[in-house]
Amino acid sequence: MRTETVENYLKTIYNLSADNTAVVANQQLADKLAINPASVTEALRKLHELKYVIYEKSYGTRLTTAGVKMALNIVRRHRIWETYLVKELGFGWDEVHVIAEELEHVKNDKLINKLAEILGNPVFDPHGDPIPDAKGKIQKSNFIKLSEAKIKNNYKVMGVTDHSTAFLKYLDKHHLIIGAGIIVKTIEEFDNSIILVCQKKEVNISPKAAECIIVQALN
Amino acid sequence: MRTETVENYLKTIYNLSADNTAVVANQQLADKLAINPASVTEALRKLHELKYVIYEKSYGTRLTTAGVKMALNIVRRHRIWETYLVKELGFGWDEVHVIAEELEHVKNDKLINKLAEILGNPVFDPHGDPIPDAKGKIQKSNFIKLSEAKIKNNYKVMGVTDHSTAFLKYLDKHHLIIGAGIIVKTIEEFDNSIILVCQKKEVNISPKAAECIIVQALN
DNA sequence: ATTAATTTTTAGGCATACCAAAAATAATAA
DNA sequence: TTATTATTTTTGGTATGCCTAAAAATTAAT
Repeated sequence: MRTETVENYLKTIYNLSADNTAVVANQQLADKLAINPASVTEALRKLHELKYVIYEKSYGTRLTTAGVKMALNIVRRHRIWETYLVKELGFGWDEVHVIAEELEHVKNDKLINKLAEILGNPVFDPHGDPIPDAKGKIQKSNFIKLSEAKIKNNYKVMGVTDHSTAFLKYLDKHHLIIGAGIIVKTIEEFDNSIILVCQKKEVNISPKAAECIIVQALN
Repeated sequence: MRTETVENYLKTIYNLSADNTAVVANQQLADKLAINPASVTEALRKLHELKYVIYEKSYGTRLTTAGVKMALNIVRRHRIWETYLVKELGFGWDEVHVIAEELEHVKNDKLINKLAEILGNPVFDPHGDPIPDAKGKIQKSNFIKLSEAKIKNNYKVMGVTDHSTAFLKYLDKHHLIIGAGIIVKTIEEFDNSIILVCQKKEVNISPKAAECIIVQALN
């Protein structure tokens, strides 16, 4: 298998399994990779032979230790590049994902470590996702989704789980950038939309959007 | 055809044809790309169909206008990255070629132009090769190979045509870095090796090495 | 517990990008 | 000019990574 193919599968499995705590279904992979389910079955069998995943027919897939290691490496490369593009090269947080998707496949540890060093070995990328260190160690956090937030509580925006340009631009518009403080005012009973205050302005967040915003409780 | 394949063929044809002044033979391509000649024939027929090259059976290949345009773009990406790696990230000139070989395929003009801007839009890369500008315009120069240099004349090292780590390290050892001034002392009659003075030290250069060093006449 | 819907797998195909070996063509030397 | 050598092309294969359509297995609904 081509390394780029392997890397894309492992990275996607890692992301879909929520840090390898859950098993991933073929369908999920097919959707994320925009690939036919039949092709996914085929690829997983090969990845199983290569000892990167444990793939059980009609049940699901999870990464082996070797698979996690490789996945963390790709995730690191992706997130270091995203951070570098934003912090050092002046790109917006909504445009770096696509570029990092290509840069992440450039295989040279010295390069990534050099970039990380210049950035001061950051632990979170511009979307609030944790960056594994050179050994694959990842920062644990007690963040929750905005959709799980409680009324009248204070939170700080820590990240997003959707990296699409459209969503990030939408957040920018409402000043919901990383680090922004927010207060949950009310949660609508009939549709679960969240009314919050950010930068002294009231914002109405749909349940779908609230699922994609990661926050940390304050106080 | 995969874009990466196309890019590698066009770039190599460009480099081998000395700025598209000469026709390139299949064998040359096969050697440079480390690919079977049969595969080269096949690829060239496709590139011809795609209008990137004019390929005449059993004669040779040259780039079309579209082919040159694409080749210059790849060459630009490669050389900008090499310069950035050396100037901004602290890599040695002997280790950047391999990395740039991968980075050159990341397709994002804004990124390359941003890097170029940071570097002050350089016109030559760390090996002395000219960097095409965003429009494909390339700096003309009157440089010659060291092998064509005349006795007792002064020259300045401007570049190399061999990018192998081994060769570049060899040059470093003799202080033959870009910008270094040299005086050709003698040219051995029987084997054409060149004895020159660089940094007040005498150095003996083999004809093969002299073929790979680009110099500019001074005075 | 059946039926219905969904997911997964199998089977058969296709394009890409390579290869080795043989045949055709061109270049070089005797 | 002919013979020898080198290069190029043809022919017939292979592995990869995708696809569609249909079958099989699993899951959900009645």
